[in-house]
Amino acid sequence: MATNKEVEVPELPETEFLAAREDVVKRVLSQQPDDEILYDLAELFKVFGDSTRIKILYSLFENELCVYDIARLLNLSQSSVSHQLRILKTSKLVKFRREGKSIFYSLDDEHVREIISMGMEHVEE
Amino acid sequence: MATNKEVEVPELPETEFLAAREDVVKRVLSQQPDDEILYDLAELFKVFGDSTRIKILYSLFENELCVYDIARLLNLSQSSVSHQLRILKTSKLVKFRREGKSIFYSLDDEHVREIISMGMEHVEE
DNA sequence: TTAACATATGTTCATCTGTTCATATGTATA
DNA sequence: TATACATATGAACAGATGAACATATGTTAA
Repeated sequence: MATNKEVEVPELPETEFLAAREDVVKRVLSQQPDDEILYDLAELFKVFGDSTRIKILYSLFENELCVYDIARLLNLSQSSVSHQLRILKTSKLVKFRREGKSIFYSLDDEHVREIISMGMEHVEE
Repeated sequence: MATNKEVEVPELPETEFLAAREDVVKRVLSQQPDDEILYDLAELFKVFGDSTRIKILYSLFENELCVYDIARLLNLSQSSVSHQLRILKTSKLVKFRREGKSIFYSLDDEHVREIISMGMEHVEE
């Protein structure tokens, strides 16, 4: 779906650069994914960039939970949890199933665990 | 450095939960890293959560570049690039070396590439 | 159908964030 | 040392964001 632009690389005159040689300029420009993709990527990380959402994702690391229990476990308001779950849902980071009055959320994707784990490694130094 | 809290898990009465069984509650609480770690983790992802910074990081994926050339390549102002590089520097995502009047930035860490690549996989579906 | 419960949504508000513009700092060269 | 150049920093402002509160929606059971 996402395609890097491999064909039409804008030809900036090399002389305008300070140090970068022509091959480097070309490489960077051709490797750079489309702006739209980069925007989406930033949007994705933005979702991970809130400690409430991180806590929610972590609580779902190895089990599904309903909204009420997430709120209870993490000492958050129901409203706040629900709002954040909506964002996580929109980003396809969590999925859900209904069971009676409750709705159980779980991680949608193995990527979620991988991304968080990778971040953890960096944070833990 | 970062340690999960394995010892003192607050004992919430199970009856207050809706659906989660006691073992699940205990597991979640014992797995959840310290708040401080989770906060740092969110802070890290927040840094990735801006398309300007993502673009800058991508431009440094396979080569070092000086500030002026980054700005030129990405069509950004020098000031903006410099401000963002400072944030990336603070988060230990980029390192730099001086060469005459120019300062060359590069990715600090293999984690950076891995985190971005992982995010890309999710975005690309 | 009504009441109670679980979750979702809309709105408001204080706070945070990124950009721009102006200026400062640091470096090399004439 | 004076000047130009490369980068960094400070201040101000507009736009984004998360929390809280009130309320709506959807589900079950009486």
